[in-house]
Amino acid sequence: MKFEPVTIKDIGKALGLSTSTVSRALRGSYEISSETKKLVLEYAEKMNYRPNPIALSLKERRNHSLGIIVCEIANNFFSQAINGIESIAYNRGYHVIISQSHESFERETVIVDHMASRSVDGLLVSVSSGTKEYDHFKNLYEKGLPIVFFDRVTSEINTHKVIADNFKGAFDATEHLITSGFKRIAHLTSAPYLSISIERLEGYKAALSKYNIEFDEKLVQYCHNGGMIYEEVEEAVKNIFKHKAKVDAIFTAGDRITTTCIQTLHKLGKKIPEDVAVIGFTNTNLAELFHPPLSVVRQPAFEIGQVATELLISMIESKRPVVDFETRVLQTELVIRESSIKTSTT
Amino acid sequence: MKFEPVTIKDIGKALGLSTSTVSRALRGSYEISSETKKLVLEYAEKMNYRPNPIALSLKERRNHSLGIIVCEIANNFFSQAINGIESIAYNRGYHVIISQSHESFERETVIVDHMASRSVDGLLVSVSSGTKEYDHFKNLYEKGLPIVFFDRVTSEINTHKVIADNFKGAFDATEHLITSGFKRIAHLTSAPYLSISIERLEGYKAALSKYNIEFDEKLVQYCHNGGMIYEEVEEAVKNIFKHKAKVDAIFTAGDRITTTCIQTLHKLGKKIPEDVAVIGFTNTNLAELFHPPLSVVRQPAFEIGQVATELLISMIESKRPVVDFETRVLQTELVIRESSIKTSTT
DNA sequence: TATTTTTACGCAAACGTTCCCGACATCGAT
DNA sequence: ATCGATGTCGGGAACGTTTGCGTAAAAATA
Repeated sequence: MKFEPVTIKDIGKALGLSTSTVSRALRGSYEISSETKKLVLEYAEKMNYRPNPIALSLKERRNHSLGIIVCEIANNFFSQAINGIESIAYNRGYHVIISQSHESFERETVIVDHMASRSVDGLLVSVSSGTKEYDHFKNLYEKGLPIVFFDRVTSEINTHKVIADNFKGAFDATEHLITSGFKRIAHLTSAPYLSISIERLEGYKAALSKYNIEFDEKLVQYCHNGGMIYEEVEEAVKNIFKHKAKVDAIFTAGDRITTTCIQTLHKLGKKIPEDVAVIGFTNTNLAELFHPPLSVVRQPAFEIGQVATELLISMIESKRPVVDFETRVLQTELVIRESSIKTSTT
Repeated sequence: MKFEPVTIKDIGKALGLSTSTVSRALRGSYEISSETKKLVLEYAEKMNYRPNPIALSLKERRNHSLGIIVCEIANNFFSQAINGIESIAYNRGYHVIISQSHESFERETVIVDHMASRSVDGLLVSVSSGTKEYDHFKNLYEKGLPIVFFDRVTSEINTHKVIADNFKGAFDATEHLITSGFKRIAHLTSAPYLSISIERLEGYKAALSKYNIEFDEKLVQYCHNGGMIYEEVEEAVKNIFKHKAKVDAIFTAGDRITTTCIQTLHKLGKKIPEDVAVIGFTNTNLAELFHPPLSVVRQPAFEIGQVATELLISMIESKRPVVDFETRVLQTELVIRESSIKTSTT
């Protein structure tokens, strides 16, 4: 009991017409008489004919589908970005295919290969934290597969990129901590070679420098799995407190890292902000429900997804090869809540 | 500059062999000499040959891909369930395609059609809150497309289903509120015709009944969009407090509904649990960070995804039509925290 | 009426693959 | 030397669609 949709051939047979005539009638070609067209159209409607997209893909070598590769969807930033992507793709006639790399380089390469061979028309990518080289993207990109990077990007491939202003977001957060009176500010971030980590670290450093606070390498802790694994975050947090200088604030860079850091602090019995203040990059909409309400750097995730998709579709639909690439930088939003406010009693 | 992968035909031409021979050599057919096989295999490896999955789909009418339809991925339950689905699908050789209905019936029908015509081998579905009739599924299902429902299921289609024990989960939560001393317990739930809503409402009623508390229709509020829209939840919460009898606890049924309800309570200035206690279905792992820490009914989302996928793949790979269908019911977990504990001062 | 143009349609190739069937060598057995 | 068996391989159809080209009949023109 196989699933057998009606084909153009079936229609032709039923109506005593050739497949080419039916095909042309369906697309309203001028060289088909109006009676025949009407006949075909009505019969097709009646039989609920749907063109087989697979056959079309085979023939036209395109799909009207976009591949999305992110580390994980259980991440507020990415699920919001995906909604932005869908909102554009959907009414431009594109379908999206989502895959998760789970921060694994191997998995990412498999996914990329799979998507390419399934003829997605283009790729929207935020690279995994395990990715240190980009040949799997480069090969396909050079063969003509359009790719737009967002969030976690790479300078190794010259294409459109869409990111938040990570430098400024980090700068603002750190400056806020400093002007609130915190002195020893640790920085908890993702894998060190990721673009977001580098940019946010620079913003953090710049803010310290502006206020003549010496940068201390040991106050920076990296989560090489992007915060996916609880243990790595817990260890990083513990490392921060091992430091002889008493840390009084933490700036976290990353959705999962921020929330997991707070979980760890709870577990360690650290009071926020009395023992340690926290502000971090996260797009959770539950931050105000936390105890205490969490100060955050919020990224315009939805918009980032939208812009990236528009750029990708423009690449796909461009007749001539695109040579002028841009990197769009969208602004972050600093939301101050209690977790980063110095308590008056101290 | 189109993206042109190497085909079996290219190999044949380069090696002076027919496509059939190359095809057979690649699959290691016994009727090809070992030298030819070696020749072909080595050349294919060198040229990085990858079979074109689209051509295979066209020919074999299958894909090795599973379609997932959920209302939204920015929902802890579903993102966890998807991870469960992927964990099984991935090492059974299936690829997954995720689409969001955004709780819209129209969108759901479009997605279903699209997935079916793209020849997914089967569907994993949690229906949208806007879905009141199931013809779009039924048509395909009767034509032989395997479908497994999870979470939000329907009795109208006789197939495998995987759900949490919603009745018991709701019963336990409600009973817990009662035995903690709460008297007027409201119930905030999703669209009324959804299976999850019905089952959870029954559990709620049963617990009330066990303790001889009269069921009051007006204490039940429905969010017809499943809690996706902030305003509908806010209105529902306000309605609860309009009731003359003073509500002292709320049992919420649904991930988004629970979190949004708490946001609304904050906004309304209601203290939890002093003014109103809260316990709800949600799979967020941030519940303990809330103020106060939130009591929850947690569903085994990951496992539900796994089981549903195993059942679906068994249907797909079954030689004979499957006639024996089962509904797997997995147990929920009650996690008591402060949001549902009566304060001693009261 | 003879010729050209138009109208309306069919044939067949192509996209990449698999697989049924047939073809041809080689070889051992008769 | 002939025969059947065996081992290797190619031809071609099929999956569903589009499209260039060819062509018959009908209409328009001379």
